[in-house]
Amino acid sequence: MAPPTVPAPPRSPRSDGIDTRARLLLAALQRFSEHGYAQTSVRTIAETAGTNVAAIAYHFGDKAGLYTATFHELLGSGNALIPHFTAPGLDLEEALRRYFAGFLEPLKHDDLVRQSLRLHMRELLEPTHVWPEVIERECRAPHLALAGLLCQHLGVRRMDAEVHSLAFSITSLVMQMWTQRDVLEAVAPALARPTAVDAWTRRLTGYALAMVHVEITRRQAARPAARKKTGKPPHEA
Amino acid sequence: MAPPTVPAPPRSPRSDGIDTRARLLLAALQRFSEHGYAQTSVRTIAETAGTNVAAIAYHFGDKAGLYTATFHELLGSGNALIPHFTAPGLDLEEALRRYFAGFLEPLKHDDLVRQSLRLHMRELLEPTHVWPEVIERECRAPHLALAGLLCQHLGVRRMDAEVHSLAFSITSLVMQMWTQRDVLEAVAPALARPTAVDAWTRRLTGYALAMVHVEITRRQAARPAARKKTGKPPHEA
DNA sequence: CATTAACTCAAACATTTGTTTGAATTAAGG
DNA sequence: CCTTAATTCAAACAAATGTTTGAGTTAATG
Repeated sequence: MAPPTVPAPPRSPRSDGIDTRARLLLAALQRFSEHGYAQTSVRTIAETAGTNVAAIAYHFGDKAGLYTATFHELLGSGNALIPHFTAPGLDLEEALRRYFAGFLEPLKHDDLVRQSLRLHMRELLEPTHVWPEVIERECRAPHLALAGLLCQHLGVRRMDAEVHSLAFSITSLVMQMWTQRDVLEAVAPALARPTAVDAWTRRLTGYALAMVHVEITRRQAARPAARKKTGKPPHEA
Repeated sequence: MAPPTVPAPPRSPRSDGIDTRARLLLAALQRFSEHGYAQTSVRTIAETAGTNVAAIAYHFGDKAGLYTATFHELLGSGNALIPHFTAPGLDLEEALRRYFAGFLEPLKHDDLVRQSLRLHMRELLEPTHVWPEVIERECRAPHLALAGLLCQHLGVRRMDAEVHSLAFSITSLVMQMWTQRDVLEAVAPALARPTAVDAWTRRLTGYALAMVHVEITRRQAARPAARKKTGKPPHEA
């Protein structure tokens, strides 16, 4: 007995330990992402991992510990994508394309990555104890990065309500693909398949670009002084 | 004892019965909308309603019965809004404005209506046994109505993938306001207040209008024959 | 007033849940 | 080989949950 304070000691006196631990993490990710935290029992996880509940207590302390471990050891952080679409020298269209491509790409793979992001989304809708950290790293940071990018291309310094609204609305185009997948399946099944991801990226980039130009036009109309930006009409890719 | 098959007999031999029933429905709506179906216990509901668990069994049979009753007796159907934005003679901008105004208006009221729609949204993300009906009445029907409207203004007969994508993306602008409210609260609190709803309606209408024009332009480019539609540039309200 | 049915309640029941326990098993170190 | 620590397991425990029970209360009806 005696669950150790540090679950991974330096030496490896036995080889089956890490196997069980890894299998538990994978099983937890699968179950949690599919049914949520509260509706997933530790017995089910242990059964899926081919072990029993005591192993969870041994390796992770309790259910909450297993959940946080799943989040921190298995899931790629969403703000890792930030430098990819905020790279300097990108024009607006290319930046937006990278934005959507980065966030939609996991939809192609029907595996661990997909479950990971699904768990992230779930956290936003059914908050648990890791919610504050998720909000900061997966929501606030990407949102501010996108808003900053928009500010840059809009030629404004302060992030006002309009910029926030625009960034939030662009983000919603990504969110829908993750949260409303079942609805999409019921409404237009062909568009819910992994093969449709690239087409979605193209379309959403066009939509987002048009939304930004709405804001550009609005700002030009509101401040009829000099100030000329790109001004080209919203074209599709 | 003896829970009646029909919970509301024609005559009313006692006056406190319907009170308890109504109070249970309201308490259930509040609890279910806030914490979800699985994470709400019947004891909590009964306590909130000022009665005890047996009253739930008596009036609704079981927890599932209470949930379905909450859905069917308390919640206004989402497809009741359809005729409002599909009224004949509306131009595209006015139709979209009505669409967003209709779906965002409940956000102003911090009461029963708000909880109702929150429960609807929750059903999409954490499905229960009423999911199929919700999908049909609250998702498929409004989506097809919107897609039909778009077809009409795009001048196309068949609902192809592009039209579905467009309708789905416009819907996502509404969805975000319901599902991502906590995120918005953390990122731009001022935009999460009920007083910001009208501004949101204005902005989202502009965004959606621009997205539609992206599709109009794309179709014109794809079919360079005759075909001229509205063609005006996307302006903000 | 007596009867009846509607309605409410506290308590008990059965199941599921997260957690703990103590013995059994395995592999490394001396 | 023996000791020791790491690891796994079946079983038990305690709390919470949905449901049922049977008695008690209230109001309409004859």
